[in-house]
Amino acid sequence: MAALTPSEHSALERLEERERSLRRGGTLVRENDPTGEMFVLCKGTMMTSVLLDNGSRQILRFLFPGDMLAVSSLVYRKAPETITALTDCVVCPFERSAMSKVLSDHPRIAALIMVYNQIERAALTDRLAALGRTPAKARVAAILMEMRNRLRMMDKAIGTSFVLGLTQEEIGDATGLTAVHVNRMLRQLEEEKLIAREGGRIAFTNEQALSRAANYVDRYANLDLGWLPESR
Amino acid sequence: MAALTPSEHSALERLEERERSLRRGGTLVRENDPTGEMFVLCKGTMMTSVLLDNGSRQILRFLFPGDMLAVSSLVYRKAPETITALTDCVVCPFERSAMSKVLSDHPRIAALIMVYNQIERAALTDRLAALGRTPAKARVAAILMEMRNRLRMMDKAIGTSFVLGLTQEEIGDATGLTAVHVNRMLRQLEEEKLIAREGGRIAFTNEQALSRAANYVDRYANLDLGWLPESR
DNA sequence: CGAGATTTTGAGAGCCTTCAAAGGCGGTGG
DNA sequence: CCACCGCCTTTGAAGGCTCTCAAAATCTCG
Repeated sequence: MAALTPSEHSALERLEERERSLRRGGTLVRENDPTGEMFVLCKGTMMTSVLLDNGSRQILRFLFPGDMLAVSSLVYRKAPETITALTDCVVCPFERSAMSKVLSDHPRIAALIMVYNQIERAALTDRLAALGRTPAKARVAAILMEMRNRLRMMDKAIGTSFVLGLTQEEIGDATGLTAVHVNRMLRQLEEEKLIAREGGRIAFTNEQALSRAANYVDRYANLDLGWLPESR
Repeated sequence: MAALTPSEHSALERLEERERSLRRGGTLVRENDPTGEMFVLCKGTMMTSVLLDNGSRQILRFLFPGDMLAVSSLVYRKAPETITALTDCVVCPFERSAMSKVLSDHPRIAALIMVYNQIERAALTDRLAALGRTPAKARVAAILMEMRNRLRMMDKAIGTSFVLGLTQEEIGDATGLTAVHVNRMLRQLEEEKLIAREGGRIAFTNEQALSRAANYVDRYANLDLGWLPESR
C-alpha cells in the first residue's frame, strides 16, 4: 500500500506481540458482549454478523489477513457484531490504549487507518446498494467476485478458480436471501456459463459477464494515497 | 462529545474558513466526478446516493450539520457517491492536505474522526441488516426513527413530532422499496396508531412500539470515549 | 458405516413491484 | 385572485421474485 518507515513498522509489530488461535466455526466476539480488546487478523478468514430478533442472521462483512477486527470496541461498550472464524485462524489481540498511542506517535499510520476505514465503508455501501436495489442473481454474483478478489490479494496464485469456503446458507445470510434461493441462483449462473462448480470450488468461466451481472467494483483498486502525511 | 482544547478548536475552525451555499435539490458532488475537496456540513440536511445501471437509486446516508462530507476523496480518484442537498445548505470546503495536517498536529482529533467513522459504520451495518433481513414496515419505521433522532440532536425542541423533509420516493430509495409500497407502509403504521401524519409532519404516537417494530438502535448513544489520547 | 450438515429440487404462497390513474398541494403566470 | 401545471400522494389490480415448507440426494467427518 504505502512504504512504512522502520519505526512505523515496529509500532505495528508491537500490536501483534501476542497471538491467539481459533478453530473453524469458533466465535471471537459475541454480539452484546462487553467490549474489550481489538485484534489484527493474521491468518485465516472470518466474518462479522448480527442476529435480528426475528431469528434471522445478516452477515455484514468477510475478514481477511491484515484486517483489523472489533474496531467498534473503540467506541461502544457492547459489541455490535458477532465475529466468527470461517477457517482456522490466528489473531493478535491488543488494547485500546495501544491504538491510542499509535495514533499519537505515528500520524501516517492514523491516516492509513482512515484510508482503510474508507475502503471498508465503500464496500459496505456497495453491499447496501446491492441489497436494496439489485435482484438475487446479481447479489450472489457480487459475493463470488468479492471473495475471489480478496482471496487473491493474499494468494497471487489464485486465478479464475478458487475455493469459496462458504455454505449456501452463509451466502444467503450475506446477500439477504434464503439458502434455497441461493442454490437456484448458483445453478442459473452455472447454466448461463458464467461460472462452473465442483465440490466447494468455483471457476469463473466468463468473468466479464459475471462482473457485469454483479455490478461489481473493486474498492481496493484505484486508490490515491498521495496526500498522506510525511512519516516521522 | 469530548471537550476540545483551544488549539484543537482553532485547528477545526481553519477547516471552516470558506463557505459555500447550496439550494434545496442542488448537487455538491456527482458520482464518478474526479474527487477534489472534502467538506464539513454547517447548515441543512443532505444525502448521499448511488445510481445503479438498472436505473434505480440507492440512498446510502442522510447527513446533518457537523458531518464530514466526501471523505472518500481521501482515498479514491472518482467520487463513489452523489451528494445532494435535501434542504438549503451551507458547507465548508477544505483540502486533503488540511486533513493531513490536522492528523499530524492533533492526534486527539484523529481519534475523534475515527470514532465518528465507527459510528457511521455501525449505522450503515444497521441499514444493511434492515435491508437484508427485515420486512418493509420495519425499514420504514427505522428511517422515521433515525431521522427524528438525528434532527433532535441539532434541535432539542423536537419531541415526538417533526417535519420529515423526505418524499416517499426518497424513503423508498433509502429503504430499498418503491414509493408506492412506502405509502402503504406509512398508512399501515398510521392505522396501527404508531404514528400520525399531517402534511409533511410525522408524530410518534407510540414510540415504544415503533422502536420495537423498527429494531432500532441509536448508534450515537452509549459511547465510551475514555480511551482518547491526551490533548497536546 | 452412520449421523448430521449441506445441497438440490418441487410446489404453493406471500410480499412487494409494476402499471395505471385519480386526487392534493404548492407555485407560477396571467 | 384564479387557473394551470408539475410534483407528490394515494389507491386498485395483476404479476413476479423470493420465501416457506417438504423431502430426497449428496457430502463430510468421526
